[in-house]
Amino acid sequence: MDTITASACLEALGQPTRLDVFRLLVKAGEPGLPFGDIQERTSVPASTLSHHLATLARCGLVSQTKLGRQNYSAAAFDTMHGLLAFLTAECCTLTDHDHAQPTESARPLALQE
Amino acid sequence: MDTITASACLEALGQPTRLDVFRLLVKAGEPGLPFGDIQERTSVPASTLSHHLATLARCGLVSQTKLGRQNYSAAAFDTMHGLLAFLTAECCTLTDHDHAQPTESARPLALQE
DNA sequence: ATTATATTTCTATAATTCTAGAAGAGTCGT
DNA sequence: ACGACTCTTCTAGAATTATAGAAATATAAT
Repeated sequence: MDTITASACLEALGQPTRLDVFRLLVKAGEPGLPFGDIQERTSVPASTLSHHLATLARCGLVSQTKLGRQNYSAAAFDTMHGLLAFLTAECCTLTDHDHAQPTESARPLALQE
Repeated sequence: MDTITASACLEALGQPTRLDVFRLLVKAGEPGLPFGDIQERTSVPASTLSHHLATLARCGLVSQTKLGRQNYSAAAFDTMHGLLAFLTAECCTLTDHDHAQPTESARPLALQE
């Protein structure tokens, strides 16, 4: 995942309503939830919710599939995994904290480019 | 990490300039970089940069330490790890009791920049 | 004490985002 | 075809955020 996409994903999730919606979709799993269900559970007005879902879809965190007159939104786990990989690689230097056992050759800090 | 903090962290990182600054601080490691160095490397005007650093500090992603007349900013790795833990737990599992590792499948993690 | 250095706060403007009612578009049942 | 249903787009106002010059604060050096 490139920096621009990662930034867009973070921005998308950095909005409380969208984070809530995304977590709801994560819980729901496949095949996602139709718009009406999401609206019912979040009590967000339709037009507002539609915009938030579009934002989540635009950065690839949510996939949308029309089925009849319903539009199912589902969490895109591959994008989410990509985002986590980006954050782990780019924003999480290996420190001897709880995880990431450093190998013998792992350089500790101060990676200059 | 609670949802409100996570949301604030995501919002903070969801701004391109701040993401750049944070990545710079991650690379720099301890004890961080003084304000002037960050400004020099990012070419962001002082007042603008100061606000962005304050935003990163407010949500706990950056710690700031005054040393003489310099103010060192450093990436707070514990907060970043907390954020990753939150995302993994809340936004990355298919079901509540599923602990599948994302990197296990045949998923190519595009890390090229 | 004065001056230089480092950074923040003040202030203001531009730009973007959030919100939501109203209207529109596509779909299904009858 | 018609009406009921599901959702999106239009539109616009409110709120927030980003930007940056200027002034202010704080520390260090001379």
